[in-house]
Amino acid sequence: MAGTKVSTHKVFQSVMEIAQRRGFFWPAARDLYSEAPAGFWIYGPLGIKMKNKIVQAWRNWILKPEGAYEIETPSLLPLAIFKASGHLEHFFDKLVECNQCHTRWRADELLEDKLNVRGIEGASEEELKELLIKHEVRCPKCGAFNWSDVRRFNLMFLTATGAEADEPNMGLRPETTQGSAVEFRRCYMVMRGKLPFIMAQLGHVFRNEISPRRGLIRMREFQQLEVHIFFDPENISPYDKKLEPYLGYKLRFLKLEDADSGKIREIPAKEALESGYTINELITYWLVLYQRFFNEVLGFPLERLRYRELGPDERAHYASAHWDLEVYSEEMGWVELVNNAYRTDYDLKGHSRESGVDLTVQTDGKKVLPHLYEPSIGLDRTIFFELLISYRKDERVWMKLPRNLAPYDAAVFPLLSKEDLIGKAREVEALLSKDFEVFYDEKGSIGRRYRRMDEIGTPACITIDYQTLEDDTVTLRDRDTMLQVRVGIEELPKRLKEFLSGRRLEEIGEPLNQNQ
RNA sequence: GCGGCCGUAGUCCAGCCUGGAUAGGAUGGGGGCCUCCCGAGCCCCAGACCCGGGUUCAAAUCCCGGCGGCCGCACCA
Repeated sequence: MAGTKVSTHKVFQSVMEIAQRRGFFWPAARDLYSEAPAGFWIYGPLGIKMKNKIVQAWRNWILKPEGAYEIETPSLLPLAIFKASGHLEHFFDKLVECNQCHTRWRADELLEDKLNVRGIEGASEEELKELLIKHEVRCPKCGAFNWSDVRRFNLMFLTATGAEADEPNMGLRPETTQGSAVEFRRCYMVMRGKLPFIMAQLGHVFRNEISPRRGLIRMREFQQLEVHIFFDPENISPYDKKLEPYLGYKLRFLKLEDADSGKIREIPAKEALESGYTINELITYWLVLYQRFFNEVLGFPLERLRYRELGPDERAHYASAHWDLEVYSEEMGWVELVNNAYRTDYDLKGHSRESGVDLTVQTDGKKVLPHLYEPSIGLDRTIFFELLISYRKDERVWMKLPRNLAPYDAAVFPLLSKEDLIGKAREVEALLSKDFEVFYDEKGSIGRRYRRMDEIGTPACITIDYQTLEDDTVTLRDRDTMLQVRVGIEELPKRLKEFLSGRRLEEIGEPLNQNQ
């Protein structure tokens, strides 16, 4: 990609360093308690501003136009929900490791294959080990008969409500989806919904990762931006119409068959749909929408984006089709930022079975158990990748963040720390603060203040100089080019807004030619 | 979780091997002086041996454990 070549590891390190030094995010509680476990991060003042802007973009660009109903559900839910969702079964593997080749196996599956029976999963860890030895089960891979102890692999955080509960009866959700599935019926009713019916959640989720690593990429508590589209698979209208303008739009796929070569195919939506690859118009439309969102709104270049198709072995237990929207960086390779799963009626069916409540809805004069398509954004990873992709190092260190996503919209500086300039600068700050995120500073040399703003990606710097005192104009500096134009104070809010929404500096005024 | 390497101010590094007095530098940070536009200069200030145990008269230094980081394997619904 463009920009100075920096060794790959360095960029990751530099971004992490800036993030912690300038206040985007850092490891939670570590400063005071060195034993604080990994995988938990706090967002500092800058990180929160950036996060809020990304969430706002998602609400404005996806939820509102698509008519999604955003809700908020608890993080802690009764285990019955996770029984219905299949998470209990898939989160509590009892694993045994071959001491020779270090391959791990599910102990119950080894025994079921060997003994050709079902229903061993209820056995304890000790019983499983004994059974493995008693029946001389060998490692299917290397043939060794040398097992580790059977260990429980518990990927959900469990706890108990009520003073007297001694067995866990609740768990921290590993995805927000179950909240939407459980509340679907009432939400549909109170909103007088019809299919397709779209719900959305921003929420924290929890996974007890074995080894959290790589900063915000693998966390134990993280945030998802999820959209839950409930629909009748027999009738996906109005998505046939909605997709029409985008039939020529090229989706970027890494198909299962190209997994080895890594060859990305640019497939027009029409072709993806008609070949049956993207199943129906609804799913195709949402694949287009999210690729566009990441490209056009979050600013990831198309060549850095791809939908990687997951094979049957890789897919979640609930998914019949599954693409990861991945983003590429030189440092991290391809990393999944959005999980796009066609969950069919798996979730509603499970909850209907577990609760005994009929979750079918009336549509087109028939009863339908809706299917679910779910694009789920990993918010923390997205924030991290914005920084990673934006990082630049030339004579400056700076962040080429999309202008609308930078923590601060603009900085206001008096050129020198003189009373008359400071007074005027404070006026300008007050004028802009109503509509923008503004940073004010009067300390140190002007160059140093500019560079600090460059480092956190602030797109515009506004400087009050002696000419301001004469004619009420200020300079507006473009982060990317370091060029400046003079703008009258009374039209500054309007001009700044134009600039932030993408207008080039040259279209706002004649660039001054005062820096080299 | 396994193996390898590693852990000193916010950051980067020296000191560790060969134990010894006030742990040194750069950068960053705060304050001030100066300064009419890009990390300038000068002065002042604050700031660290990951945690716990052991050996020793004495531990940043040697040993053990924990926690954390990087790389690889595994895991990643």
